[in-house]
Amino acid sequence: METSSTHHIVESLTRAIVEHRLHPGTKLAEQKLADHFGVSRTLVRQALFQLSQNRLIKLEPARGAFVAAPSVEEAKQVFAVRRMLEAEMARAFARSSTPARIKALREHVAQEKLAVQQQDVPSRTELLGDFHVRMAELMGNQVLAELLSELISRCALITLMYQSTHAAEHSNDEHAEIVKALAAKDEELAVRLMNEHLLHVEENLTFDRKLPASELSLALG
Amino acid sequence: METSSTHHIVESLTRAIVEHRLHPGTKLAEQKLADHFGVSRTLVRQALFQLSQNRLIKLEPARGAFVAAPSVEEAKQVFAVRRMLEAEMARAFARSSTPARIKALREHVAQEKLAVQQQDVPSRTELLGDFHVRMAELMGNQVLAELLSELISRCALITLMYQSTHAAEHSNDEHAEIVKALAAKDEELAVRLMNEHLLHVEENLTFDRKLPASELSLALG
DNA sequence: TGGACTAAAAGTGTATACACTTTTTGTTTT
DNA sequence: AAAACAAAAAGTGTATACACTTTTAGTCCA
Repeated sequence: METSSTHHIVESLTRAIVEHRLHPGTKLAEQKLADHFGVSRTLVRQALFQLSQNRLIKLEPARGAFVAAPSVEEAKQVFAVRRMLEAEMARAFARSSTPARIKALREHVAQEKLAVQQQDVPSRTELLGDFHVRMAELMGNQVLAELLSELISRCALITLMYQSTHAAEHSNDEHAEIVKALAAKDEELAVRLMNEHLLHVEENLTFDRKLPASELSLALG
Repeated sequence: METSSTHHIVESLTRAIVEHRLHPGTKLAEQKLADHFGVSRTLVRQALFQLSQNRLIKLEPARGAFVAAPSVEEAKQVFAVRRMLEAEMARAFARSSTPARIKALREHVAQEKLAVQQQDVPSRTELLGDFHVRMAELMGNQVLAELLSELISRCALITLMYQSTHAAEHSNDEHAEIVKALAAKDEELAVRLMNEHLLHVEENLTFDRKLPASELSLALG
């Protein structure tokens, strides 16, 4: 089971949604997707189902698939969960931090900085999110890493919709500060900075902007 | 999309796996399941795919679906995540606890006690797990509740495999202690008790017992 | 007896067919 | 011109067909 064709469709649609080429509310018709990817509806349906589990699209009975538009309320709950998880993750990381791990994080933050400076929006967003996943991976907890990855992509829709260049710079700076605290093994500071960081990110998405539905063929190229 | 037939299959198989009528490693052949539920393979495949996302079964390419056998390592990672989440949840709950919420938890713990006393293993396991989900729900965070529910069922395979009556009693007692701390709004105590509770549960699953594969038709009745 | 090879059986992966539902479009009526 | 209705078109939900892979069973040979 789980052929690579469906995986390819999932990846392609995920990118399109997260990079905002497909706007919330856009209808994803099975046959159109099937034609575009050159497969049957069967594989498209598998992919759509998987995307619905990731909360990137919403399936409505007999009506089809639509790009998800998570509510502000839902986003707040996701951020509350992230704060719970990541505050503790920061604490555990500070306790068990090694030079190698700190080095890995520093390099990641440097990459972020480059993407921010070059205004490379897709890379920037991916890297800013991956900072958190990277921390989990470095601690050797794959379950945590996968969970965070899911939570982050789940709100990519919202954060991306609202994230300005300025906010991105801010996030990058805060990541650097967090790494400093981790390197100094200052547990309490790391926890506090992580909490504040996530609150700042969350603050950037309290207003409600509306976007028109997008054209499938244009979005997928 | 997402018909109720597939949902029924998912529920039925989930119960069978979590209640240990279907042992880890058992092959779940699509046509046999289709015959049993009186539907086509199409719906069975949807259900199997969903179960694989919940980590209750494992899909192997061209070989089919098998009841999952999570490793001890994976279980430890899941418990680490649960401790992170639930310690903070306990703290937040203690801060915002109201008489109504405490009452709801007390009633839940009483139900647990009954199931433990009557040695009703399926109910007991479900209720002991639901205590944690209930806390999340009472705090109004649906995202957290769903996430915890997923994490808990994900390890139900393991905990159930190893959970003795004595361990169940112990869990029930600890739940009662946690509720006391929450009622007293003793944040630090609640956090500490929750942490210790999860460590105790985790301690019960470090050894490796092997079970034979089970017969599909017998297990589903 | 036991191991290697082979043919048959069983099973999975994908495409297609068709029934049924929703949406669209065109017509009629007020 | 707008609302209501009807027919057609498009789309989803499920079953089935068929190619290809894995497993099983049987046969032959050492």
